[in-house]
Amino acid sequence: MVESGLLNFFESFAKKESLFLSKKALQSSYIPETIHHRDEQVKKIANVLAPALRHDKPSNLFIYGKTGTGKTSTTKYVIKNMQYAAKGKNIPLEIFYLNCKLKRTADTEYRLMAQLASFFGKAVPPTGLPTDEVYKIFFDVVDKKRQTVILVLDEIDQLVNKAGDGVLYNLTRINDDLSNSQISLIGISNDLLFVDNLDPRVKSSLSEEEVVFAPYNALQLQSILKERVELSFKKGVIGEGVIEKCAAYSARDHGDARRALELLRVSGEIAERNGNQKVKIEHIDEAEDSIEKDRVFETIKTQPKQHQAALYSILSLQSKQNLIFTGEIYDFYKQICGKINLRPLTQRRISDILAELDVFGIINTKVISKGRYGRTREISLSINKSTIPHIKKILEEGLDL
DNA sequence: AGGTATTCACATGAAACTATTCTCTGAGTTAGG
DNA sequence: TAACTCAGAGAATAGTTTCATGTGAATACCTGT
Repeated sequence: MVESGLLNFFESFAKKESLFLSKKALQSSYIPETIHHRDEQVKKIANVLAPALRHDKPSNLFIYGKTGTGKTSTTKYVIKNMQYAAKGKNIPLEIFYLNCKLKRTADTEYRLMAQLASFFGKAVPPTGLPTDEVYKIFFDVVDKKRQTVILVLDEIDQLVNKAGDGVLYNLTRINDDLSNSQISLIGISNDLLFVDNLDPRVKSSLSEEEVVFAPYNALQLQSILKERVELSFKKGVIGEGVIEKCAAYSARDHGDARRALELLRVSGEIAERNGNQKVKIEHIDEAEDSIEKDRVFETIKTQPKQHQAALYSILSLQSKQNLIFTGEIYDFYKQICGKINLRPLTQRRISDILAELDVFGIINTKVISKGRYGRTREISLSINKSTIPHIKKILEEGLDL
């Protein structure tokens, strides 16, 4: 017995023409053939790194700029070309790109060194060894032959604020001990103030050279979008003013190209799902809404139970009063824990959890003083009111309330 | 009235602890010669 | 005697707890007018 409604759906779905050619060029990992509006930066990075092709040590380089300004793409682009050039001339050059933010990859000193060692073919167990042992393994394998190594550490601020700047200090000094090889560092960060909190020695050696990526303006975003549209959408699918609006949206908050592309992709998907032949401006609004919602639902779903319980407390209290304080949440939270048989954490910890939820953009917290009545966090929800029931349901499922 | 001191209810920091996952080492055991 | 097994020591890490210290302004308390 086949459900005819569903069958119809699948049939018409298959018949429906896709608006996309390929979504590859809309993904943030895509590296275009030519990088637009970043000539200056490309030139500068290339200039700094070029000595490697003559077996001289390139200066360390520090790159910063907000998210979605093309730091990573541009860097990868230069690297790719360099590797190609080096290969052609048989120059011993190794370039590694590492994203320090990826959990369980390179976010601690141990894991960073382990990753590096494994790049050189020495697998290191994920735990169990002393850190200096791993360091030594890396050192030995690098120094085995004469070569220039360039290390690109993306989101280097994440590494430092988890593991401290000792790692960088060691890495910048490693050249003194290496006899055959030489290592240069490229640090990429989207936190402009990040270098200021660094050990001065690390700071000066890491930022021998600097490159800054300014946000794209609306016009630049438009031209980037146009190029990607050619590659990813079928001809004539994009309606009047769509690109302009996407660009304007993203230029408004710090010129984030990644967001602009995502917006465009989701708009396309929505149009396609609705059976439209063209992507229209209305779809963009819908897309923005849906991206935001998905983000929130996703983060909430993946939170640990304790966080969910805390958030549930906030939602419950929020229906009664607009502003909530830490103490109230903690009391409510303890009740919930009793109900669902969860070991309650200390208030100290809940305080941190609230701060974390704030960072996720699920709640807004502000530390205020109520004078005689103490100091506390003033908490309000930063999510759309209409989604609250849905979120509550998600939480109730997660906590089996 | 104006100025100072208190006080509250947490925030914020640092260190220590716990549980888990994993390696390495060396003692004890087993099996084959 | 070589190979194997297995428990125990030692690491890294995430998530907490414990302990200690910090803090901003509404109130309480003075003080001199």
